[in-house]
Amino acid sequence: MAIKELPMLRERGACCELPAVKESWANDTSELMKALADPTRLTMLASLWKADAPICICDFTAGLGLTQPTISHHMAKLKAAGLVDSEKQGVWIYYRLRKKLAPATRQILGQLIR
Amino acid sequence: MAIKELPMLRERGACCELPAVKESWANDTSELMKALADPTRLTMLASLWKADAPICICDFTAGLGLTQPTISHHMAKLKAAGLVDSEKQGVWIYYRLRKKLAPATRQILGQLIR
DNA sequence: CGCATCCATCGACAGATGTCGATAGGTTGC
DNA sequence: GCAACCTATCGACATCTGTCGATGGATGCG
Repeated sequence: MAIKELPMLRERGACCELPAVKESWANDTSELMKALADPTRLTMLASLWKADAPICICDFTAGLGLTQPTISHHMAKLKAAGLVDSEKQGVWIYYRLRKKLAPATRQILGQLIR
Repeated sequence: MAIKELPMLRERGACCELPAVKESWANDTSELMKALADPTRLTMLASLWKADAPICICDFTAGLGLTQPTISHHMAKLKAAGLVDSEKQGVWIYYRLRKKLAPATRQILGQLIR
Protein backbone atom coordinates (compact mmCIF):
# COMPACT_ATOMS: atom_id res chain seq x y z
CA MET A 1 0.00 0.00 0.00
CA ALA A 2 2.55 2.53 -1.12
CA ILE A 3 1.57 6.11 -1.60
CA LYS A 4 0.99 6.61 -5.28
CA GLU A 5 1.87 10.19 -5.95
CA LEU A 6 5.13 10.26 -4.10
CA PRO A 7 7.14 13.29 -5.06
CA MET A 8 10.29 12.73 -7.09
CA LEU A 9 13.32 11.81 -5.11
CA ARG A 10 14.30 14.58 -2.84
CA GLU A 11 17.63 16.10 -2.19
CA ARG A 12 18.40 16.05 1.46
CA GLY A 13 18.10 19.40 3.16
CA ALA A 14 15.68 20.64 0.52
CA CYS A 15 12.23 21.02 1.98
CA CYS A 16 9.14 21.53 -0.11
CA GLU A 17 7.01 24.60 0.05
CA LEU A 18 3.58 24.44 1.62
CA PRO A 19 0.28 25.66 0.22
CA ALA A 20 -0.45 29.10 1.65
CA VAL A 21 -2.73 29.04 4.69
CA LYS A 22 -3.85 32.33 6.19
CA GLU A 23 -2.79 32.81 9.77
CA SER A 24 -5.95 34.75 10.58
CA TRP A 25 -8.07 31.87 9.32
CA ALA A 26 -6.21 29.40 11.50
CA ASN A 27 -6.56 31.59 14.56
CA ASP A 28 -10.24 32.32 14.07
CA THR A 29 -11.12 28.73 13.27
CA SER A 30 -9.20 27.40 16.24
CA GLU A 31 -11.21 29.72 18.47
CA LEU A 32 -14.41 28.12 17.23
CA MET A 33 -12.99 24.63 17.65
CA LYS A 34 -11.86 25.44 21.19
CA ALA A 35 -15.41 26.39 22.05
CA LEU A 36 -16.49 22.95 20.83
CA ALA A 37 -13.62 21.03 22.40
CA ASP A 38 -15.35 20.11 25.64
CA PRO A 39 -17.94 17.40 26.33
CA THR A 40 -19.99 19.62 28.60
CA ARG A 41 -20.23 22.43 26.08
CA LEU A 42 -21.05 19.97 23.31
CA THR A 43 -23.80 18.49 25.42
CA MET A 44 -25.23 21.92 26.12
CA LEU A 45 -25.11 22.85 22.45
CA ALA A 46 -26.74 19.59 21.42
CA SER A 47 -29.48 20.16 23.98
CA LEU A 48 -30.13 23.64 22.65
CA TRP A 49 -30.06 22.30 19.10
CA LYS A 50 -32.50 19.50 19.78
CA ALA A 51 -34.79 21.44 22.02
CA ASP A 52 -34.83 24.44 19.69
CA ALA A 53 -36.19 26.30 22.68
CA PRO A 54 -34.78 28.47 25.43
CA ILE A 55 -33.06 26.70 28.29
CA CYS A 56 -31.88 28.11 31.60
CA ILE A 57 -28.64 27.59 33.47
CA CYS A 58 -30.52 25.85 36.24
CA ASP A 59 -31.80 23.25 33.78
CA PHE A 60 -28.28 22.30 32.83
CA THR A 61 -27.15 22.37 36.43
CA ALA A 62 -29.87 19.91 37.28
CA GLY A 63 -29.29 17.70 34.26
CA LEU A 64 -25.50 17.51 34.10
CA GLY A 65 -23.49 16.60 37.15
CA LEU A 66 -21.79 19.97 37.57
CA THR A 67 -22.10 22.98 39.80
CA GLN A 68 -23.81 26.18 38.77
CA PRO A 69 -20.60 28.26 38.43
CA THR A 70 -19.15 25.63 36.13
CA ILE A 71 -22.21 25.55 33.91
CA SER A 72 -22.27 29.33 33.87
CA HIS A 73 -18.62 29.39 32.92
CA HIS A 74 -19.17 27.04 29.99
CA MET A 75 -22.18 28.97 28.77
CA ALA A 76 -20.14 32.18 28.88
CA LYS A 77 -17.62 30.54 26.57
CA LEU A 78 -20.32 29.48 24.15
CA LYS A 79 -21.65 33.01 24.16
CA ALA A 80 -18.19 34.51 23.69
CA ALA A 81 -17.77 32.24 20.68
CA GLY A 82 -20.97 33.66 19.23
CA LEU A 83 -22.79 30.34 19.32
CA VAL A 84 -25.48 31.26 21.78
CA ASP A 85 -27.89 34.10 22.51
CA SER A 86 -29.31 34.94 25.89
CA GLU A 87 -32.31 36.85 27.14
CA LYS A 88 -33.23 37.74 30.65
CA GLN A 89 -36.75 36.97 31.73
CA GLY A 90 -37.44 37.73 35.34
CA VAL A 91 -35.21 35.63 37.52
CA TRP A 92 -34.18 33.41 34.67
CA ILE A 93 -31.80 33.91 31.80
CA TYR A 94 -32.83 31.91 28.79
CA TYR A 95 -30.22 30.64 26.40
CA ARG A 96 -30.74 29.43 22.86
CA LEU A 97 -28.76 28.75 19.75
CA ARG A 98 -27.80 31.99 18.09
CA LYS A 99 -30.26 32.90 15.40
CA LYS A 100 -27.80 34.69 13.14
CA LEU A 101 -25.37 31.83 13.12
CA ALA A 102 -23.06 31.82 10.11
CA PRO A 103 -24.41 29.23 7.65
CA ALA A 104 -21.12 27.35 7.61
CA THR A 105 -21.09 27.23 11.40
CA ARG A 106 -24.67 26.02 11.52
CA GLN A 107 -23.87 23.32 9.02
CA ILE A 108 -20.89 22.14 11.03
CA LEU A 109 -23.03 21.94 14.15
CA GLY A 110 -25.61 19.99 12.22
CA GLN A 111 -22.94 17.58 11.00
CA LEU A 112 -21.65 17.11 14.51
CA ILE A 113 -24.99 16.69 16.23
CA ARG A 114 -26.85 15.13 13.33
CA MET B 1 -37.15 41.37 20.70
CA ALA B 2 -38.67 38.94 23.11
CA ILE B 3 -38.19 35.24 22.65
CA LYS B 4 -41.31 33.95 20.99
CA GLU B 5 -41.64 30.44 22.30
CA LEU B 6 -41.02 31.21 25.91
CA PRO B 7 -42.11 28.34 28.09
CA MET B 8 -45.13 28.91 30.25
CA LEU B 9 -44.43 30.68 33.50
CA ARG B 10 -42.22 28.61 35.65
CA GLU B 11 -42.44 27.76 39.24
CA ARG B 12 -39.31 28.64 41.02
CA GLY B 13 -37.14 25.70 41.89
CA ALA B 14 -38.65 23.60 39.12
CA CYS B 15 -36.09 23.03 36.39
CA CYS B 16 -37.00 21.71 32.97
CA GLU B 17 -35.71 18.45 31.61
CA LEU B 18 -33.14 18.41 28.86
CA PRO B 19 -33.17 16.49 25.58
CA ALA B 20 -31.13 13.34 26.00
CA VAL B 21 -27.53 13.63 24.77
CA LYS B 22 -25.32 10.59 24.82
CA GLU B 23 -22.26 10.96 26.96
CA SER B 24 -20.20 8.79 24.64
CA TRP B 25 -21.07 11.04 21.72
CA ALA B 26 -19.99 14.13 23.65
CA ASN B 27 -16.72 12.53 24.66
CA ASP B 28 -15.86 11.22 21.22
CA THR B 29 -16.81 14.43 19.46
CA SER B 30 -14.86 16.56 21.89
CA GLU B 31 -11.78 14.46 21.14
CA LEU B 32 -12.09 15.32 17.46
CA MET B 33 -12.65 18.99 18.25
CA LYS B 34 -9.62 19.05 20.52
CA ALA B 35 -7.50 17.83 17.67
CA LEU B 36 -8.76 20.77 15.61
CA ALA B 37 -8.52 23.33 18.40
CA ASP B 38 -5.04 24.60 17.59
CA PRO B 39 -3.92 27.03 14.87
CA THR B 40 -0.81 25.02 14.05
CA ARG B 41 -2.70 21.76 13.61
CA LEU B 42 -5.36 23.50 11.55
CA THR B 43 -2.68 24.98 9.33
CA MET B 44 -1.08 21.58 8.87
CA LEU B 45 -4.41 19.99 8.06
CA ALA B 46 -5.28 22.73 5.60
CA SER B 47 -1.92 22.29 3.92
CA LEU B 48 -2.48 18.57 3.58
CA TRP B 49 -6.00 19.19 2.30
CA LYS B 50 -4.97 21.72 -0.29
CA ALA B 51 -1.82 19.95 -1.39
CA ASP B 52 -3.59 16.58 -1.55
CA ALA B 53 -0.09 15.14 -1.56
CA PRO B 54 2.32 13.77 1.01
CA ILE B 55 4.18 16.29 3.13
CA CYS B 56 7.10 15.73 5.50
CA ILE B 57 7.68 17.03 8.97
CA CYS B 58 10.64 19.01 7.73
CA ASP B 59 8.42 20.89 5.28
CA PHE B 60 6.25 22.09 8.13
CA THR B 61 9.23 22.86 10.28
CA ALA B 62 10.58 25.06 7.50
CA GLY B 63 7.25 26.70 6.73
CA LEU B 64 5.84 27.36 10.18
CA GLY B 65 7.88 29.12 12.79
CA LEU B 66 8.19 26.18 15.14
CA THR B 67 10.80 23.64 16.12
CA GLN B 68 10.85 20.09 14.82
CA PRO B 69 9.77 18.46 18.10
CA THR B 70 6.78 20.76 18.27
CA ILE B 71 5.71 19.98 14.72
CA SER B 72 6.23 16.30 15.37
CA HIS B 73 4.13 16.54 18.51
CA HIS B 74 1.26 18.20 16.69
CA MET B 75 1.39 15.69 13.88
CA ALA B 76 1.25 12.86 16.41
CA LYS B 77 -1.95 14.36 17.76
CA LEU B 78 -3.48 14.55 14.32
CA LYS B 79 -2.54 10.93 13.77
CA ALA B 80 -3.91 9.86 17.14
CA ALA B 81 -7.17 11.54 16.18
CA GLY B 82 -7.26 9.43 13.03
CA LEU B 83 -7.06 12.43 10.73
CA VAL B 84 -3.73 11.63 9.14
CA ASP B 85 -1.87 8.70 7.63
CA SER B 86 1.88 8.33 7.49
CA GLU B 87 4.29 6.32 5.43
CA LYS B 88 8.00 6.03 5.82
CA GLN B 89 10.06 6.51 2.68
CA GLY B 90 13.76 6.42 3.24
CA VAL B 91 14.78 9.17 5.58
CA TRP B 92 11.46 10.92 5.29
CA ILE B 93 8.07 10.18 6.75
CA TYR B 94 5.31 11.38 4.49
CA TYR B 95 2.03 12.50 5.98
CA ARG B 96 -1.27 12.92 4.21
CA LEU B 97 -4.94 13.22 4.97
CA ARG B 98 -6.35 9.89 6.00
CA LYS B 99 -7.93 8.13 3.08
CA LYS B 100 -10.57 6.28 5.05
CA LEU B 101 -11.78 9.41 6.75
CA ALA B 102 -15.35 9.16 8.00
CA PRO B 103 -17.56 11.00 5.50
CA ALA B 104 -18.95 13.28 8.18
CA THR B 105 -15.45 14.14 9.32
CA ARG B 106 -14.33 14.83 5.78
CA GLN B 107 -17.30 17.07 5.24
CA ILE B 108 -16.58 19.03 8.39
CA LEU B 109 -12.98 19.54 7.32
CA GLY B 110 -14.21 20.68 3.94
CA GLN B 111 -16.55 23.16 5.58
CA LEU B 112 -13.77 24.48 7.74
CA ILE B 113 -11.09 24.75 5.09
CA ARG B 114 -13.00 25.03 1.86
C1' DC C 1 -39.21 44.23 54.37
C1' DG C 2 -37.09 39.68 54.67
C1' DC C 3 -35.97 35.71 52.37
C1' DA C 4 -35.45 32.30 48.72
C1' DT C 5 -34.11 31.61 43.99
C1' DC C 6 -31.34 32.37 39.75
C1' DC C 7 -27.22 33.89 38.01
C1' DA C 8 -22.36 36.02 37.23
C1' DT C 9 -17.98 36.67 39.03
C1' DC C 10 -13.88 35.93 41.90
C1' DG C 11 -10.05 33.28 43.84
C1' DA C 12 -7.94 28.93 44.13
C1' DC C 13 -6.26 24.69 42.59
C1' DA C 14 -5.14 20.42 39.91
C1' DG C 15 -4.55 18.74 35.47
C1' DA C 16 -3.98 19.35 30.51
C1' DT C 17 -1.48 21.62 26.75
C1' DG C 18 2.02 24.00 23.76
C1' DT C 19 6.65 24.86 23.40
C1' DC C 20 11.51 24.20 23.73
C1' DG C 21 16.30 21.94 24.22
C1' DA C 22 18.56 17.64 24.49
C1' DT C 23 18.91 13.10 23.09
C1' DA C 24 18.62 8.80 20.48
C1' DG C 25 17.30 5.82 16.55
C1' DG C 26 17.29 5.17 11.41
C1' DT C 27 18.79 6.07 6.89
C1' DT C 28 21.79 7.60 3.25
C1' DG C 29 25.99 9.42 1.05
C1' DC C 30 30.93 9.55 1.14
C1' DG D 1 32.69 3.41 9.35
C1' DC D 2 31.66 8.18 9.78
C1' DA D 3 29.02 12.21 9.18
C1' DA D 4 24.84 14.47 7.95
C1' DC D 5 20.05 14.47 7.83
C1' DC D 6 15.04 13.28 9.24
C1' DT D 7 12.25 12.12 12.90
C1' DA D 8 10.38 10.52 17.55
C1' DT D 9 10.71 10.83 22.34
C1' DC D 10 11.92 12.66 26.87
C1' DG D 11 12.09 16.12 30.52
C1' DA D 12 11.10 20.73 31.79
C1' DC D 13 8.58 24.77 31.92
C1' DA D 14 4.97 28.40 31.48
C1' DT D 15 0.40 28.91 30.35
C1' DC D 16 -4.28 27.63 29.61
C1' DT D 17 -8.44 25.20 31.22
C1' DG D 18 -12.03 22.90 33.94
C1' DT D 19 -13.76 22.66 38.31
C1' DC D 20 -15.12 24.05 42.83
C1' DG D 21 -16.56 26.99 46.99
C1' DA D 22 -17.68 31.56 48.35
C1' DT D 23 -19.68 35.83 47.45
C1' DG D 24 -22.79 39.42 45.75
C1' DG D 25 -26.34 41.39 42.68
C1' DA D 26 -30.97 41.02 40.87
C1' DT D 27 -35.66 39.48 41.07
C1' DG D 28 -39.94 38.11 42.97
C1' DC D 29 -42.89 35.84 46.71
C1' DG D 30 -45.22 36.31 51.09
